[in-house]
Amino acid sequence: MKPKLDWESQIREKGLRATKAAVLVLKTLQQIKRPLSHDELLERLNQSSSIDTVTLYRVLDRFTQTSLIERMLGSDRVSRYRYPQGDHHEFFECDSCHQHFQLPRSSPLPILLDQVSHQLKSQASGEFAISFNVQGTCRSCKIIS
Amino acid sequence: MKPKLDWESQIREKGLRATKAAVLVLKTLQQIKRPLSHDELLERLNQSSSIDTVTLYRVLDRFTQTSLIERMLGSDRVSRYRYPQGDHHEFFECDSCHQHFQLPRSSPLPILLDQVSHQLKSQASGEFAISFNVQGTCRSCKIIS
DNA sequence: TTTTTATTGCAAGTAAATTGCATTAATATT
DNA sequence: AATATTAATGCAATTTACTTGCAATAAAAA
Repeated sequence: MKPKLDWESQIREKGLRATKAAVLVLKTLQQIKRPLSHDELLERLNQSSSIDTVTLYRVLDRFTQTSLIERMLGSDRVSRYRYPQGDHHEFFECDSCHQHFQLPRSSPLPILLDQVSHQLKSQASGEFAISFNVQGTCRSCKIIS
Repeated sequence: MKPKLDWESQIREKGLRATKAAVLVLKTLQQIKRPLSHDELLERLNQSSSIDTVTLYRVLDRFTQTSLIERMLGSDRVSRYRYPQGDHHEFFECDSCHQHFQLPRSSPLPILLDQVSHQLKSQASGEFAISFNVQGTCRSCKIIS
């Protein structure tokens, strides 16, 4: 069992520089289970530190390129990022507010999706990635409408 | 068995007006199995007729709102539209050129995905939609790189 | 410390899609 | 068939998420 690396080392392991911005982004994303958009992240970061919009875009880009974080595109054409915590997870996107929610691993959906994912990978030829989009209306949006 | 309606009637059935642009868009999409982006569609349309960019955006919007056509967002943040022909289909998106290809219904993926889709809908509570994204590199892009 | 080179921050630029509004043309009404 | 109603068009202008160029800065290597 490899001991879990601190943020700086995780970044450097990917051949990147452990700058103030980079460390802060990783630290923040690790604390949150829900995928955050560039803007949500920026707002959160600028409460303590001050980091440029473009810099954030570039940090997120480098992190996704090196698979330090995961990117998911919402149906609002906005990218959201999350630090992959532990096991494979599926998300639910609200059609109205476009927030992404982690589906509890115990619910039927992730379990089934997991199974398929495995089956597919063994049966199909060639390299490819499969992801699942589950969409609907979240509780708070349902109340409003 | 309802007889298949002509384009004009299909449009009017949804409470929309069967304008020149609307008919042309529907006619074109029905001929093509591959989802087309706004730009691809515009180019194709402007070979014969001449239709405004904004008008096309609005026609596509109305058609998706009324479920006359289906919208899918590529990882390039570009929407693509298709007329749903017959049975449920899954698509493959090329990471490089972002073209969408219909996965043959006989291949293992659509069959499995279909099964899951059914299982999920019966097991889960609430209303939601599930779609699958299969990504990879298409043949022609693989050759180039 | 000094050198090298990735990263930053600002301004400016893209590209897909949207909005406002006066005009036009489908459809409904008479 | 003529008129009234209202959805749809087309042009210009705007929005928005994201990208690029480039000089300045700060990590990491020497």
